[in-house]
Amino acid sequence: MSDFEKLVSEEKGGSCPRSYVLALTDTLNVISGKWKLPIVAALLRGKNRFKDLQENIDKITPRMLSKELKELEVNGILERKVYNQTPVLIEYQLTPSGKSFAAVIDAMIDWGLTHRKEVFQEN
Amino acid sequence: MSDFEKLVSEEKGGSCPRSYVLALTDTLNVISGKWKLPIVAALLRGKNRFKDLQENIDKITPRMLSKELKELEVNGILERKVYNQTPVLIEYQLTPSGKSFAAVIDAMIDWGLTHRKEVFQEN
DNA sequence: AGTATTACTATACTTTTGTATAGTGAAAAT
DNA sequence: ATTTTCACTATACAAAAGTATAGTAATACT
Repeated sequence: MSDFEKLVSEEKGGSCPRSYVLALTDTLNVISGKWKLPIVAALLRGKNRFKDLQENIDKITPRMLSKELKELEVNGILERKVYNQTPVLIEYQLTPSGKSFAAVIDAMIDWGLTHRKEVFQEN
Repeated sequence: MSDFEKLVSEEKGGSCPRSYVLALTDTLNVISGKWKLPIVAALLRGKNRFKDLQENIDKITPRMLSKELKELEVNGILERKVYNQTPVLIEYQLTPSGKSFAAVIDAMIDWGLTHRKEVFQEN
């Protein structure tokens, strides 16, 4: 149980259903950290190989790319596919869930655009 | 074509909807860190005073609460209102933007719920 | 035989983020 | 007069996250 989960589940009145807390935690696992969103974005652009991703995501080190890909795989956002050709080909592909994450990013962009408009109108 | 599709269709070094990147960054500023979402959630539940927030957000220290409230204020998510009564009353209130952030949280929960369903169907 | 490419891993380090603990000042309550 | 409450701030520290740099193993290329 993560800290965030504990926090919200201990709210007074228990008005927040546990399933919502889990859902929110899952979403935060795709967002949190410096590199996960850029990686998901690159995968949506059809960059599927390690080298490809490394070249397309500015300044990412192989250590971080490897680490984040593993986490995204564990969380069911992508699949690592090994094609036993010579030379061996490894591809990272978004799962259906991974692809549908674009909807969350859309909501984020929409809010951000409206927010900026409101902030600049006020001043 | 969704906002995010436009965002990610950008090639490295090519033209890019800069406003989308800013919008996404603004949104991440409300999400990132351990305490911001719990604080926004508590404010949405009508907890407006420092003490109130501290009691309703499990294990938060006054240092973190103060720090995060300041950041959320700077980012236009909430307003700090000082009522010059005796004793002085200080209230933190979500701005219209802050309130509308609930839409992003909804999108996050929606994705998370669907994601969980898909992950458990697969296994 | 020697170099290049792909897909990483290992180790050490720095930076950022969060925690623990104590203290402040103003006013109100006892 | 002393304690309590509110709304914080200060300092030191620990943990987490991210960076820098080098190295590995398998194969392919020349």
